[in-house]
Amino acid sequence: MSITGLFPIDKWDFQSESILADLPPADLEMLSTHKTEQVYKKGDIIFREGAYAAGIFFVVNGKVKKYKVNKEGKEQIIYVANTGELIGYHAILSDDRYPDFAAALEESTIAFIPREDFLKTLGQSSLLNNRLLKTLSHEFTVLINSLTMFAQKSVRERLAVQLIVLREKYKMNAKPGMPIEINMSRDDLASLVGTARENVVRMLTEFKEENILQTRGRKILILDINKLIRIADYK
Amino acid sequence: MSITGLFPIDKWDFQSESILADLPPADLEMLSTHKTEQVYKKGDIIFREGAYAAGIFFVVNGKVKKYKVNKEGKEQIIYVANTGELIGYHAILSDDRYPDFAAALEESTIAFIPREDFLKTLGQSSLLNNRLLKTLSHEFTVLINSLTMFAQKSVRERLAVQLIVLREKYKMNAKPGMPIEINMSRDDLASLVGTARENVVRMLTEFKEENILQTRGRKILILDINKLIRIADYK
DNA sequence: ATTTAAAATTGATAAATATCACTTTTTCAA
DNA sequence: TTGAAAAAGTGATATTTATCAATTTTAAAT
Repeated sequence: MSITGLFPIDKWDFQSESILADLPPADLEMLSTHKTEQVYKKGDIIFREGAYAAGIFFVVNGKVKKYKVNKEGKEQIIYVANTGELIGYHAILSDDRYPDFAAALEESTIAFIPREDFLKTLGQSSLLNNRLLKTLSHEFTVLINSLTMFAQKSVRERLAVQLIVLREKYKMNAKPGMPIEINMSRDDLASLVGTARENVVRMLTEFKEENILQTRGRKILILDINKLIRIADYK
Repeated sequence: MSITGLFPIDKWDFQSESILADLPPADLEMLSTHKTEQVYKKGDIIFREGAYAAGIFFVVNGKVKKYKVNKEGKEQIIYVANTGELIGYHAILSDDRYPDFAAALEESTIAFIPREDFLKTLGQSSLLNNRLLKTLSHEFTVLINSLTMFAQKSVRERLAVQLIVLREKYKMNAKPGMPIEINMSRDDLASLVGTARENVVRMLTEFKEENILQTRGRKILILDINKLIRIADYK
């Protein structure tokens, strides 16, 4: 794998590095002091861009889209957070305003940790500090890959990349031994890829004709991941 | 200014938050223990993507492009670092491989700080720790704005944005009272905007016809920054 | 100042992507 | 189970962007 090649495959199936996993019980306890849990229905907004960042959120179960909205109301999905991931911490660490929107992609259980508890724990745990530095640096790497993808790859290639990434995320939803189905609206998929819904639909039809995937209602089942990888990887 | 509006102007003229400024003398001294300085000529490569991250770099004077290179050899500039900025620290904090290339855009003086000194100082300075957390979070915000720009804005709009940003960076080069000239090859400008050189040239011609800017050789002088802001801001 | 190689520019054309108007399918609540 | 409403899909066309093949201009070295 060429060092200069855009996106070696291991950079696609990025999962946010685990920030809280295996943190000492004392740290976790301090974080949890005022923790509350809430169930968000599909489409419910968790936080809004520009809102005061009252705290951070932990995805106990479900999937969350992080996105920006432009002047015309068009969404751009930046990232899909999965079960086990922490969101909203950038705001607390920089200017106390969320830099984007977050909304549930499916019914999700989300825990809320007030900013004070997060900051207090951060002040006492050098491990949490190091985890955050590492995660943020890793996110940077992932984001510049994404950026380059948007700047240089075609819609077809970007769709291939996102399908590969989404398949990884939906693995968790699939019962063991059962096929992995991606369940996402064409609008959200288009927003993730950065194109219009119609284009996504047309390319999915192409992929179907090439026996790369099949659909069941709005659900997508990848049949030939290697073909998809080749499309994503090459011009 | 709408909260949901893409890129309020203060997010464009982003300068990396100062990481080292006003750090206690003891910290700066520890960082400088094995510091070395080197002059890079225009085009010289400072580090390569994938290379072992032996340390971090401080731009004492000059301008540095950070970029990715795809399989076909096409460059994508991610960011232009200016005098006073630190680069290469993401690698040290995550996986010890530089995530992109860095090369001098003009003759530049660059200081090198070995990774051990950086890590040692980081271990002893909670201020440096906090600065890094804040900077990384801020970079995240800037990058998701960039990402959304690439995904949703036209070449014309992106060029307008980049000219505004570059003008800020070249302010430093201009003698007080003298006009601010952007001095960048059309290829680099195209790579920054994410398009072909020919398109950049054509759009610059348009901007000239609209009295937004003028050129002197390859140098660009912005005449009407407000028009540029309007183009960058609206569809 | 002159040469010359590199960079910039221009025009024509091809390819990719967006948009619009419409039909069909799916989902979900009554 | 069925009937809207929402979402998905399709085809035609417009617009944007990329590519190719030149020519002209600029900058650097002699």
